[in-house]
Amino acid sequence: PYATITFIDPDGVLYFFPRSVEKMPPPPTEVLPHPRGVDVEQVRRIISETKTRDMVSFLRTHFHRVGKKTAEKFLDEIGISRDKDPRELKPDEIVTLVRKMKTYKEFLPPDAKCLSPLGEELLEAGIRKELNPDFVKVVQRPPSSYGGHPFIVEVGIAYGGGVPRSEEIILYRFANKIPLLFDEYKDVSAKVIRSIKWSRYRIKPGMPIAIFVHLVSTNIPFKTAGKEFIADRPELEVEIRRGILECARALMRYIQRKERVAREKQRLSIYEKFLPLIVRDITILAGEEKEPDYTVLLEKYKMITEEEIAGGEGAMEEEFEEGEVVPSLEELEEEGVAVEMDLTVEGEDAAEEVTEERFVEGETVPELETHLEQYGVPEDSEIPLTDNPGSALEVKPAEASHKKVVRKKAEKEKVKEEGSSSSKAKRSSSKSGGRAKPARKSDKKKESEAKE
DNA sequence: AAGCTGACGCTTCCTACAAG
DNA sequence: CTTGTAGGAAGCGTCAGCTT
Repeated sequence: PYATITFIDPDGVLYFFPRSVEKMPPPPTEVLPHPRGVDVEQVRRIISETKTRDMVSFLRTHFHRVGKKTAEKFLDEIGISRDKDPRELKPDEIVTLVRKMKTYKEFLPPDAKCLSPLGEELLEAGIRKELNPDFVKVVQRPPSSYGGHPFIVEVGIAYGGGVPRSEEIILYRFANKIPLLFDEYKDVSAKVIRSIKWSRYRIKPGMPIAIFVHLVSTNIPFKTAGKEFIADRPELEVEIRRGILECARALMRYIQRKERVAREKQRLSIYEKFLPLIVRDITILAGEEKEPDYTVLLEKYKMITEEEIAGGEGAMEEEFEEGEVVPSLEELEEEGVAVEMDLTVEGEDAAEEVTEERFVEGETVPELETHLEQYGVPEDSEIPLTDNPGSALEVKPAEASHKKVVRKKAEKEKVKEEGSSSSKAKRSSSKSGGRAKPARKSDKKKESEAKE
């Protein structure tokens, strides 16, 4: 996004990509090599050039994140004298030194300031410019490292708008700001995406979703000389996974909000249709002569709904919470009109409760239908009566409660599966057999140990 | 003159804890 | 079970002054 690119192809067609931001990503700074990331040849070269005369200062001055303490500890462990002149190391000693450097656990991880990530702002600008989606969430993971090479993973997710629809989630990969074009399905990112249980994030196949994965590192572990796909190093995999899941959580909130807005709209149209009729009936039943003025209420509700819609389309970050939206209904109830109207049911659980009750009594449904007929609504009309028409009207009375139980069970199992699969991913080689039980046991063990 | 040492500031790690 | 956060501790990087 920070570069202007002009390109004329062999047919003379001009491609012009103007820059969309003025801010440049921070330039990388030069750093020493990390002890875990050097090879024998490199160490030999450093020794030939070094001016240090003992091993401790040799390690300190030529390697990244090695200080006095670490150097001394390391030398003691591998059995090389602290005072040894590095120039006197024999070839086989250099080889063992390098080997131990790679395996020694207590080197601090490399600093990531030598990397130049795009940054969340620029990545988002780039995505918006190219796809113009409805929703973008960008995450920059904190720096991490593998084998002495620092890396930063940046992930973006785009939804709707100009994102093309496809059965598969569209994946864009970048390595040190260079797009990778081929062998997409062999890449770690593709592997991670396949392993994620998207249904848990309310994402179904066919939704217009694009995922951007940008890996920034001093050494990108390409699997082949073609430099087209990134090898699945576990450290990378974990970071990419976390990034994508973080984006997915944000996208889920966005989708939930959109669904809720749609529900509110639908609900409003129902109010507009039936409120006058209900008020008329209630007036007659109460023996009053004058109908109360319900238009004020309706306007109020309309306003709240519109606010909701505006908020949903515009700046929709995580600044909204469950329940924040619904007080409108409580207000309605307080004013004594909306009370006990089935249409005011909130959320899925509540919808089920009410539905169940209704069916237990066994009479409400036909009654409702006669009501509709009375007001000139045909029996097979498609007007949805609750925000969840499937569960409310199509379920037969006898099955209503049963269905509820089944659903909850299914949900539980979903959660279980998700949990076990993620732990599998982390340990990579755990048994698939024993599920929650062993874990619980060890918890209890821990508890008892703590008590002791 | 070159390399070593020590002080200070800053970053990172570790641990406990809370929330989802 | 995972992730994020806060507070304290440890260790690195840098620079100036000292030693060989």
